[in-house]
Amino acid sequence: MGVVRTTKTVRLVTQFFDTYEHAIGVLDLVEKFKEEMNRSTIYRILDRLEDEGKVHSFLGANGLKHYAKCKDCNHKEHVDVHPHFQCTNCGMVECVAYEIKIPALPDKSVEQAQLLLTGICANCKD
Amino acid sequence: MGVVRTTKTVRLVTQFFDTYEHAIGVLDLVEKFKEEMNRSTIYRILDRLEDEGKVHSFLGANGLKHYAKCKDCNHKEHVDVHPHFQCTNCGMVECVAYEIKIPALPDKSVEQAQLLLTGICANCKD
DNA sequence: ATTGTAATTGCAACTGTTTTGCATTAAATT
DNA sequence: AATTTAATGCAAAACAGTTGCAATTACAAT
Repeated sequence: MGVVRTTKTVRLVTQFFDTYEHAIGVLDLVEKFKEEMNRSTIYRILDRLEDEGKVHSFLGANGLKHYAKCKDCNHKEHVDVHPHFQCTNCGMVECVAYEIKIPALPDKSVEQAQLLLTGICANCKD
Repeated sequence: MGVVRTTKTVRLVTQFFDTYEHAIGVLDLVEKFKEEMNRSTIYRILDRLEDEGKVHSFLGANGLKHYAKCKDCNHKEHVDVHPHFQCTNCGMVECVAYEIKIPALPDKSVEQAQLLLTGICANCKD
């Protein structure tokens, strides 16, 4: 598995993230690409893109994995240090440009942090 | 469904939380009470206790629901405004006594926040 | 261009988690 | 003790994600 191949399906998913500004849940991706590729292919491609640091993932309010393209993430720590926002009305999910400072906890070493904010988005407020 | 009944099973779960200081995942609860009650009963009781504001829930690192008794939560906002910590080594999960300040987001109204910290706990560090 | 190879995919079956419908049981009220 | 209906147990279904394997296909070598 040394070489990595740029298949039609990988290209499709990559192109999607290139032009998609929000985050998207796995199931929505499965639905979106159901004509073009198999469920398991989606899951495998997302795993790969995340490994390669092209996208990052986090859990939405329902516990489902969501993906968004990485802007400033590097390979080493493809950790989410920024919060994500999910609209409880329309379901829209997006990355929030805001760095959280992780509280230092006595006797523990904190390595990651996930901050999920939920509420009503700009669109749904009006 | 106006009346609420204090059944044997509800009592068992309630008593458990009364003396349990950490948070616990649903599956561990199912396992723990598998002799005393059915899977679905656990799920239903947890839902109820959460509705009643006796416990609060949040998602662990694996996306599984975790429960802990509420100390300062009131019914109205049984919202997790405090972070949770999960040890990636032993799996232990606990509430962190630390209030996070939710960043104000332009054009959005943030109603809830879930902050999950992961790392190594005191026990596993030594 | 053709061929060889192994990475990638599709499929179907399976695992694990949560929910649901319904008959039965058992709290609480009379 | 009888009545009412909330709560439970059970088995089946729903749902999300994974896996083994045969078929396909990208890509390097010829």
